[in-house]
Amino acid sequence: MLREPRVTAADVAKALGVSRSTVSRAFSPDAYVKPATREKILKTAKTLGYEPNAIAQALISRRSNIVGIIMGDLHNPFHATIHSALTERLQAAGLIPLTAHLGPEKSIDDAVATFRQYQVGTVLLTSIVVSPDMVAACQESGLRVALLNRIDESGHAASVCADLEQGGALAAKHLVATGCRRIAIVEGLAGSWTTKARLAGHLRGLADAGLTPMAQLAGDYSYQAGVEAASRLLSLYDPPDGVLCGNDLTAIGFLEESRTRFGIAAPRQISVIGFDDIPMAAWRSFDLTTVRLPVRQMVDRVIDLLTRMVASPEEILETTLVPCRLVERGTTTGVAPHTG
Amino acid sequence: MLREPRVTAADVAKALGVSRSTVSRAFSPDAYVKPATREKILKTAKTLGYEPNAIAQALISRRSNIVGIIMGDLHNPFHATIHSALTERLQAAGLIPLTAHLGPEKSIDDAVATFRQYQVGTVLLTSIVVSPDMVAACQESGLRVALLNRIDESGHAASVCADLEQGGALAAKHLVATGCRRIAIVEGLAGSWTTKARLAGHLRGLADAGLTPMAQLAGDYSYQAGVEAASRLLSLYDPPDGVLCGNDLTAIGFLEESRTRFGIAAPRQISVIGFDDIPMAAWRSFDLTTVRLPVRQMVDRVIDLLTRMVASPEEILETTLVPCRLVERGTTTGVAPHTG
DNA sequence: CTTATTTCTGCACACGTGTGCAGATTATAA
DNA sequence: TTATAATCTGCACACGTGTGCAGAAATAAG
Repeated sequence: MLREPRVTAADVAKALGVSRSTVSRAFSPDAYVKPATREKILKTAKTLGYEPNAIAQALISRRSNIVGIIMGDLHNPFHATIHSALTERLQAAGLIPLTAHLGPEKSIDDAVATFRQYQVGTVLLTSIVVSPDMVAACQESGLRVALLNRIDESGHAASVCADLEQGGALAAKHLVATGCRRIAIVEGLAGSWTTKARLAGHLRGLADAGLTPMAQLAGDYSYQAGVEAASRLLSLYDPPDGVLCGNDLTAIGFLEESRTRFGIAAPRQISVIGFDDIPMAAWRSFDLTTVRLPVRQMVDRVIDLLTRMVASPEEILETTLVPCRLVERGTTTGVAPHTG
Repeated sequence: MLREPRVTAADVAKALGVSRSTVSRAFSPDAYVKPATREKILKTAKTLGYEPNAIAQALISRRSNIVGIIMGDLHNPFHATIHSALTERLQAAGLIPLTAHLGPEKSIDDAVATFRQYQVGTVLLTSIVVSPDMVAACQESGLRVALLNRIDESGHAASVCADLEQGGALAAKHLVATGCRRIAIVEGLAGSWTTKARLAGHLRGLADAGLTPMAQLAGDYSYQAGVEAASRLLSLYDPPDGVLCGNDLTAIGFLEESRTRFGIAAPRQISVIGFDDIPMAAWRSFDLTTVRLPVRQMVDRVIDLLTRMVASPEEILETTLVPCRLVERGTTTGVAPHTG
């Protein structure tokens, strides 16, 4: 309640009869301070409730531990999961997230401006379609850029991704292995890297079995896209016997429409595979076979990356791919029994 | 790419032959500066790409436009919606969100320490169970506390909430109006204000019709809680004809279990109402009647509140309630026709 | 003991801004 | 024109920290 004045390094110094610089040095691990002195200082600091003022540190050192996070909307549950895991573990690593949402109105320049004002040096882009312009806009302002589950096709930014191409192939091969031959693809949002990678994987998986998709529909990763895809595909004279969806939301939309409007149920009459493994995929009504992205690992990796980027003065340009795995549930006729 | 040195107020001053103080004053709306001079300064600033350094401002003025956000997990889609809307509109209001997640390990003290280090003066608690201790912990560190969709029962914090009690009553009355008489309640997480308020509303709604619940089950707002509730309630010799659920996730779990394990479908054999109106409630398989929380208004209100709290030196202690409304879908036998 | 070397500490400046104070300028009144 | 008030601007200090530099203290070598 009472807003006591902040305890500063000077207070600690006075209490011990040392200089303020020594106190400051006691808090930077690789500075010359007599071990005994450092210990004494840290102890007194704790007693007095002193902690270095991060704002002053940022001002003098011209950088901060704040990491900018640029993201789109969280309505896709998968993005919510990522965001949740990310900010949680970010804190544990001593980094602080400053989140900027990119809405229809909000351009990236506003976010970049805010970041610069707060001495943010490193920025993470996720849950949005990343254009080369965005990366360029950030970098022109001196921000270091990292991407999560995205790749900058111009190769100017470091990133950590799930191996969506591999995951896509996994899904396609599974459909083929369970006997599907007329396979349709319902794509994600056009133009995004995630869409291209998943699609490439789907196509490769089919090609490996000598197949080509009987249809490729554009989508946008939404529930509605799945509904519309089902509406079109199942009205065909010769409908597909298997569908590869861009993500789980779309797959669920597809399942719903096929069941309620066409009376077609998975997996007896059609097989459906999603992507992401959102919590709803496991709900009884859907029991959706899908490709699980290794969220935990991705987040760990990207935090490691960010930590290094914040600390090191050099540019880091590396891409880490983490493999996906198939989660077999009830919308495909699995050969193997349903384990766990 | 090139990390050009920051443009400072001194640069702008030199370019125009005025003093740095004048430049500073040009950027604070109610300071004495000749209008013509101010205009000239702002124009030159824009040309040179100058913007005040927020870090230096925070250091000197001992406060920042950063608002601390303390939240729990985002796995409940409703929380994701809130978070999304919140941070998006926060930016538009010139406030910057610094998010701290409270995990099982992470105590509130860590978050508070981080906030203090970054001169955060105001903190918003949401999506977590708020205990009086938490509010106290924040306030002892000199943080101002606001709550979103929560109420501090000790009355020490301002808050903006949906009127959950009214919403709960709305739901109960609707069930009664559609003919239900044996009504069960599946509660949310014990101990939280939201649970108490919803429950109070449910009970009042029933009491107004001279009814009492035939059962009250503890829950935790999860899908699984709904599954378990159905499993117990529908095994009874005389099962309920209507169920009031703590939220949509639980309601959906209830629907799933009743349909798949008991072959009982809503609304023919049982009526079910949720709470929150998450996107999944509108999915075909569920088509869930629910109580919609006015997210947009709540967020607008809380941002207005935060803006005032950041600006004003005085303590603000006000509680704003925003009414909920019923969204009638297919899990209750509405009297009125289903109007889109 | 003297000298060279290492380890430690304090001084003083820097980071980029807000703002009280007093002097300078302009407008208004006499 | 002069006196008074109102408006504007510059100086200088403050915010709390990191760090180069040089001197002090401790240690090692001769």
